[in-house]
Amino acid sequence: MENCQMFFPCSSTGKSVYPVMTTTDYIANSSDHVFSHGDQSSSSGGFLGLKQNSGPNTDIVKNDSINGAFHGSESEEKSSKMKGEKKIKKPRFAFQTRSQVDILDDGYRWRKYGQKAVKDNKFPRSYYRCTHEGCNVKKQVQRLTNDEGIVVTTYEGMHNHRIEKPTDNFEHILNQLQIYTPF
DNA sequence: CGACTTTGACCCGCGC
DNA sequence: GCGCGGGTCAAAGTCG
Repeated sequence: MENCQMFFPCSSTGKSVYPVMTTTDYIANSSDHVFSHGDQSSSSGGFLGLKQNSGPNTDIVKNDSINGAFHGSESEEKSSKMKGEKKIKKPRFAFQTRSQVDILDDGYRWRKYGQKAVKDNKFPRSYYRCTHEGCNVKKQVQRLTNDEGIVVTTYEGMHNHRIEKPTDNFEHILNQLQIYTPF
């Protein structure tokens, strides 16, 4: 796979990359925050619908599962060698995009470190880690079975560095994401 | 040659 | 305890 670098902003390539809201519950089961968009407004540029003045269709869903209500597969610092240490749970943020490609170029550099088949999903889930030194951010990318046009991206952790390859509006989006994080 | 992907193995938590 | 599923590791392969 090449370094596809054109998915953001949405309009440049004719690919429809914009958020949709479909199976929010699906995400809610596995993540803490869900960012999605209420409607497929055909316009471009508003990636998650996270425009500054969020209109009525702009839903930034913030799950209440934060702070202790993590279920099942919540993220934890299980660096496999931290025996006695406390598990640190990082908040995760999931959002859906309608895209023909799986890898959204958000401006950071990611290294794929795993791929797993997921139960009840014909598409595999891919695991990526930020390659920036000292940055532990991970993300998972998965395509929905019932709508293969939708890619669910789950971010885990926050970057401790600047975006490396700024795209038009993703940095702004990230800034907004930080607003909704507890730290 | 460095950066990255692929992929099977391994580990761990959870439900039964 | 066992099996399953999710997440990670790491060696090998690929690519520019």
